[in-house]
Amino acid sequence: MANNRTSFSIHNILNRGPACEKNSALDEEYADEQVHGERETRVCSSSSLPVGTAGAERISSCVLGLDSSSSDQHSCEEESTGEDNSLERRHDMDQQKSQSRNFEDNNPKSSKKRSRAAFSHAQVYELERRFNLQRYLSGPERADLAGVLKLTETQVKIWFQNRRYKTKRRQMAAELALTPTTTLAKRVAVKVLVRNDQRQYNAEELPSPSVPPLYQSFPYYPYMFCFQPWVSGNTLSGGLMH
DNA sequence: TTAGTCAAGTGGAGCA
DNA sequence: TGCTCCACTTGACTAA
Repeated sequence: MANNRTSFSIHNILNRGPACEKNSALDEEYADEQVHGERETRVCSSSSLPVGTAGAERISSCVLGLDSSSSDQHSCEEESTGEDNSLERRHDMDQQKSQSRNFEDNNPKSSKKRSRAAFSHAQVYELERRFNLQRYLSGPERADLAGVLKLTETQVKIWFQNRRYKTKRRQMAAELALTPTTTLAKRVAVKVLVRNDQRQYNAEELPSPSVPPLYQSFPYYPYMFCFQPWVSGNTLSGGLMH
């Protein structure tokens, strides 16, 4: 499934360095996302991305400017293999949509619809790369990253917030998947039969032995995980540094 | 049409 | 009081 990755390369966006080093941390993260069925075309495949801080400067030198002319981005992206063309077109469309949405963000009068900015592949890549280095950013670090990525500090802050929560949810889901079902506590509604020494039922209301257990009537309870006492918040918080 | 993803919104808590 | 955090929720968007 991880082999399903498209051949989209950040080098098509960047300055197309020859070497394709592997970012294992990001790879793992993206592989995880692919396992969970996320779109592989919206998030750029990181398997061919350069590692290290030099990548950031190269990104900023080419694509990151959402307010820069789109022709600059095209000049970076158009040197691609044939099999990447459709993906590149999609990426172009993403960029154009992103820019139009950002324009709407800056012109709230133009549309009352809530807009959702779609960050570019390069922006996401750099955010992911930074997230793998550190899960929390200080104020100056956030401002610096926002400047490099041509995003607002709030966008960077919210992205890291959402990213931490996403990671935590995945971790919880993974732990839940590893937990044997026999250990799962089952919440069963129980009818009150006696209250204040008063019988609350009629004899004919009592279930017959042939009645199946209640949980069989509710094979799926989506909010059960909310009541797991065995999931420690500390172990899942990803090393909070409050 | 539906389910999944994601940026942004909301609200409560902690901290200086 | 203002900021940032978490833990969701909302609404736009997309792929199947």
